Amino acid sequence: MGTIPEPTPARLRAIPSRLLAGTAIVADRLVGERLSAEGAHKWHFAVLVTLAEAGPASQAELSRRTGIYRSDMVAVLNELADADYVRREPDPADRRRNVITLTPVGRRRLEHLDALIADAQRELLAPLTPGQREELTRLLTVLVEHHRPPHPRPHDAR
Amino acid sequence: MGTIPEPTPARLRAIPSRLLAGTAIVADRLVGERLSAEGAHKWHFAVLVTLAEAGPASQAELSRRTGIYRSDMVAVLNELADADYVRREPDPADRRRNVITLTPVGRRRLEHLDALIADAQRELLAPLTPGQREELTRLLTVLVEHHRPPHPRPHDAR
DNA sequence: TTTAAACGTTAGTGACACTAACGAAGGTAG
DNA sequence: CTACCTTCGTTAGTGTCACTAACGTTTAAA
Repeated sequence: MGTIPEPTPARLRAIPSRLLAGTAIVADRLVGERLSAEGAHKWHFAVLVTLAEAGPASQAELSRRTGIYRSDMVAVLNELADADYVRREPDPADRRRNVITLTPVGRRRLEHLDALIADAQRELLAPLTPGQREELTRLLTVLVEHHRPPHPRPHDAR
Repeated sequence: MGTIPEPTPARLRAIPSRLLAGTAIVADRLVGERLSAEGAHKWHFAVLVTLAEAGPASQAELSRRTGIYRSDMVAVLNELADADYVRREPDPADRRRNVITLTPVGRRRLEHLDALIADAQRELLAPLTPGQREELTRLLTVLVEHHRPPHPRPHDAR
C-alpha cells in the first residue's frame, strides 16, 4: 500500500503568478522543441515576422519591436544572416545603423517556422474551446498591455 | 517630428506562448520585488504554505508538492531553518529522510508573506474584473493540469 | 543476498532577461 | 565651430531559474 502521489496544496495551486509561470514553461518548451528540431529559435521567428510585417529595419528598431534586447539581437542576426535569411548592410543615410532586410529564402523560412509555431500553440491550447482560447488571449493581452513601461521610455532601447 | 514609437507586429502580439512568457515575467517581477524587500523568496512561501496545509514532510515530499527541485530545496530549507521558520531533523523511522516541521515563528512568517503575495496578485490582475480574474485562473489551471507528466512518473523526484 | 530504488546533497548546465560600457556616428545648443 | 548628449552596434558579464548528473547512505524489492 503506497502513499498517494503527493498533491500540491490548493492554496498554492490557485495563485495566478504561479499558474502563469507554469504555463509559460510548458508553452516555451512546446515551441522550443519544435523549433530546435529544425535548427531554429524563438527569436529567429520574431525577427523574421517583424521584417515581413514592417519591412527593413535597423537592429535597434527590431529590438524594440520584438522585445529582444539589442545585445542579444546581434547573435540572432548573425545566425539569420549566415543562413541567408536576412541581409545586413550599413545604412548610408545613418552610418551608425545597419539595415536588415528579409531575403526570399528568409520569407520561405518564415512560413515554415510560422507553421511550426502555430502547431505548438494548437497543442498548448488543446484542452480549451475556441472561445476560451480567444478569451485567454484577450485577458493576457490586457495584462501585458497594462504592465508596461509607462510610456515610450526616455532612452536606451531594450 | 519624430517617428512613432515602433509597434510590435500584430502577428507577433497575438501568439499565446509569447503572451504567457510576457505576463509570467511581469508577475514574477511583481512578486519578487515585494518578497525580496523583506528578505524572502517565492520558494520560501511555497514551502511554508505546504507545511501549513499538509503538516510535516520530508524534503522529497516538499519537492513534489511545491514543484521545487529537490536539489534546490536544500538551499531553501537552509535559509528557512537558519531563520527558525522551520525545523529540520532526521526521521527516526527512515534514516534517509529529514522531517521538516513548521515552527510558530514560521507560521507568522507565512501569514506575512501571504499578504505580500496576495498584494502582488492584486496589482498583477488590477486591469481585470473579478469575473475575468476567476476565468483566467480557471483557464490557466486547465492548461497546467493538462500538460503534465502523464502519470506519477516512474522515479526520481523533481 | 544481490539489486534496485529513494533520500539528501553538491556541482554544474543552458536558457534567458537584463545591465554596463565601449567606440563610432549623429543631433543639438551655445 | 565646439561641446555635449544621444543613439547605434557590439562585447562582456550578471542573476535567476529550470533542470541534470552523480555521490554516498539507507531502505525496499527480487
